[in-house]
Amino acid sequence: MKIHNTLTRKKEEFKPIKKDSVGLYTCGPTVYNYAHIGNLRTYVFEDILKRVLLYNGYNVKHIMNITDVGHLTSDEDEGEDKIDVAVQREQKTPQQIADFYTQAFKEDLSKLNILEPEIWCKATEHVSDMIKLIQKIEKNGYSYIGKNGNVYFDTSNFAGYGNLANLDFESLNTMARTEIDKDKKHPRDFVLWFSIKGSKFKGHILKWTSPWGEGWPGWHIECSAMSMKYLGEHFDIHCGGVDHIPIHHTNEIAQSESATGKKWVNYWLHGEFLLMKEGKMAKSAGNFVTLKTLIDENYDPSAFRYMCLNTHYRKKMNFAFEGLDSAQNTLSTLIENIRILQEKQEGETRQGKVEDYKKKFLEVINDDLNMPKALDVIWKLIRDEKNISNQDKYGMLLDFDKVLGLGLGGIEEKLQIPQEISDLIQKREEYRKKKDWKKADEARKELLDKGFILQDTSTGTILKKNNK
RNA sequence: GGCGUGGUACCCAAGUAGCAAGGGAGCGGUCUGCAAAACCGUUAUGCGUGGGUGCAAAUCCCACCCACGCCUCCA
Repeated sequence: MKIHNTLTRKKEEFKPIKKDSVGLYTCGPTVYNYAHIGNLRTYVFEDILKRVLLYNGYNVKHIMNITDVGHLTSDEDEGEDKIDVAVQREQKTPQQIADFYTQAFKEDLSKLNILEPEIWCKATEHVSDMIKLIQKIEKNGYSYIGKNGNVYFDTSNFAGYGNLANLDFESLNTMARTEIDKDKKHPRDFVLWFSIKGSKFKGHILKWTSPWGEGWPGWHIECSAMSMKYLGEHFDIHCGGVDHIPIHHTNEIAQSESATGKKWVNYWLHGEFLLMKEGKMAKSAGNFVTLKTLIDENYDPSAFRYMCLNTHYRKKMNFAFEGLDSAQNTLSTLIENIRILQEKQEGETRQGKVEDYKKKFLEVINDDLNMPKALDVIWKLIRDEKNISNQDKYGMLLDFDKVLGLGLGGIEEKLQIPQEISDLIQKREEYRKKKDWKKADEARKELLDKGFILQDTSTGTILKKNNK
């Protein structure tokens, strides 16, 4: 399979370090608030990557972190810790905040049919690993301590700093909007360990003792420490959002490789942003949409997933409710087709045709996860009247859904039918037999008022929940 | 100011040189007591604008216009 590597800005053939298994690290959430659908788009992309790897037969060891400390709103030791902000806002302990939003995050993933990582790791439970890593960096001469007591990473000492992002430091920061931390030797240096001693932010609740005094770890160090702990000092794939390329991932590489003295990650994959009409999604712009917002508007979370699949992960995706309506309609049609295929197992399959579709599907998903094309393949398959039996179509669609993750298997049993509703359906059937269309239609109308849609199809009468 | 991405039908969106995917919406039809669903047909001589290269351009080159992102924390 081919994937686009940010390191080289090219599509490359994927070659794992070990023959059949893949180490995958994906940057997880900072758990101080709900995830918005822009965040979730990235997790959907990473899920697709993981599913494609699995579909290709690899064992995937997937690690995702939970950032529950040390993530300041600015890197310059003048911002606020996001967890602390939530603590003030909600009058809870840091632990309660982190637990609550971690739970909410996991529920979102589950609703979007995103596979859970093999290992979840919390920053607060790995501070000692981070300290050990900082000590290695220190020993190798890549750090210094500022007057404020913070431990900084010395970027000028690390050859190739910024290669991931193609950064040009001569022209960088000419329009920097933040004040430069005076304790840094160079503006692009970053904090490995925040010391409480010289910090303007003495109120920080979470703190640990360290060789550099009391304090807390910088944000970037957690991903380096935890990924290496679980995947080794050299592993296959690291993912995140594009925004992480110039700062977070650039710094992670510098820290990790200066600690171990060797190459850290082979492939970097980055998911593009979801944009609203007003631009990037941000609370300050008042366009913060969560999965719950969508569910409250009666959208199926899978419709959002379908929408994500319909745009390639390296393209900016425009989110609008009209687009989500479109995805929701598409998904209904898709599910209806699956239902019909399941009930009408007929038709004949011409030799080799199943293999053709499977080959085509594999080819497009292995071409840098081209899911829009994969959807093209499944629609062509559904509408192929001549070559494939319903049974084979059904089987293939469920197989392809291992990658798409739209939950196409097991779609029926969801609906719970109250007694009153089934009585009404029964009554309508009797009217229909007597050809009393007026009363039958009244019954159908009554069902609609109670939130159920009744449809007479060629395979019998079916009941659906009315979502709109 | 620097760097980068993109502009394809009414909407979303593939396609990076060889006849413009797919989905939604609309319109026409088939089926059905009706409705709905489903299915079939249909909707870009055209790919932001203007030049250029080439047998051939949405695709490569140049210029311009527009939108967005990054250079602050960020998916």
